[in-house]
Amino acid sequence: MTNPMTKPIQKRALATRDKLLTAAKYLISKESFEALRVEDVVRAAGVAKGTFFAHFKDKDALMEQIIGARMADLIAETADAQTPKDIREMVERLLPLIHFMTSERYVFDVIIRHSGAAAISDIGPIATQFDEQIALFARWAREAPYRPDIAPELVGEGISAFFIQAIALNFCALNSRQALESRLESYLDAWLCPK
Amino acid sequence: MTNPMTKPIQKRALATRDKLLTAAKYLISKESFEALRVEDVVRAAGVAKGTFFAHFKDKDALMEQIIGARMADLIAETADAQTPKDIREMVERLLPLIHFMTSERYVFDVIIRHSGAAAISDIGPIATQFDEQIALFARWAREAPYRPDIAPELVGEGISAFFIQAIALNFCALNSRQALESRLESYLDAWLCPK
DNA sequence: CTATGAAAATGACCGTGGTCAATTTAGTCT
DNA sequence: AGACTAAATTGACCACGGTCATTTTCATAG
Repeated sequence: MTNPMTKPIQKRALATRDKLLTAAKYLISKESFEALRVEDVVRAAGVAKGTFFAHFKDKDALMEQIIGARMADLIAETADAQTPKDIREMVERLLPLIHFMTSERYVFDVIIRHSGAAAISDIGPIATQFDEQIALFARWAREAPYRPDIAPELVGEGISAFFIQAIALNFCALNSRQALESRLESYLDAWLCPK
Repeated sequence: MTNPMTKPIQKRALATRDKLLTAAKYLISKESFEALRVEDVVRAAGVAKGTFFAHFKDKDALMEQIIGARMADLIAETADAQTPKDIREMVERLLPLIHFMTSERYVFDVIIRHSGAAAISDIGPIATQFDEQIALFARWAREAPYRPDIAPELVGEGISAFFIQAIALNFCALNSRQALESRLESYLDAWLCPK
């Protein structure tokens, strides 16, 4: 063995895991997150059902990987863009992320369920992305600067809280996308620019 | 028929519904919300499985009724008490509600999932309780008064958002109850008393 | 009282997530 | 190469939420 400290994982296993992820992503793109069935995934991947659960604790864990990865992309893009110069622009920056998080009720539920890490030893990709998100918001707050009276980290947590709240209320049928944006804008205005 | 506008619901049906609710509450008190099984409920209630689903759209709908009712009690108690005179006292008032909402991960998930009404025509008990909660917070804000620069309703929505955020982060293993309270306190301080 | 139609209740059945003892395969030692 | 061990895979099986055609019960009319 080249490295005695490495726990032995055969490349066959990595390939299988990859087949499962690829099959799942394909099926999701064809249908939706909500409609994904484990049996369909294993059939498309050409493996037995038990194999799925040898690679993912449960269906939710697969979802967390895929949704977390997509959030990571969106947040990275958002972070690459210039720091928003006002609140309207800040909301604009968040639109891609909002679009994904509201694309399906199911997606939002999975995200919320994993937003607080389940256990310290087991911080999943979605919880990680929330940390990233808060850090990004904190950076925005530091550069503007909004709310110099409190720590940028705290400002970031507040933005995150209002971000979630705005999206959650959006799933009420009478609230449209437009309502979401303007609501988020007034939340952030009240949070970031108290008179 | 005494009242031609009343859709006929036999009292037998109301009794059955009551048996189901009573059985469910009993089983929950013996075990937990998470451990509740529909089959156990119908066995305890002495009815067939199909009957359950004639009375509740799905298991979630039953949970919403029971959890919503308990929230209503807690919020009513909270509303009866005097308006908190500072933020520390405000957090103190919220402790019973926090205690229930953090009693089980499953309970919090159900609450979040129903906090934004699913459809305007179908506002469930939990969504109703959130409205009540926000209205109560708005009353507190109006009486103090906190944040005279913005509408009390908006202040209430903010308190609600931070309330949720504090609880969600609490499910991270390294954050204890004490951490929850002090975190909520600093959130509310930053929200209600900007310098 | 009996007939009738609608409300309520029934339970066999199904879909889907998840388990696990048994089997196959990959890497290693002699 | 053959033997040996542990990782990886398999698929029959189970648990549990949810469905629906059929049956039972109730209320009312004649």
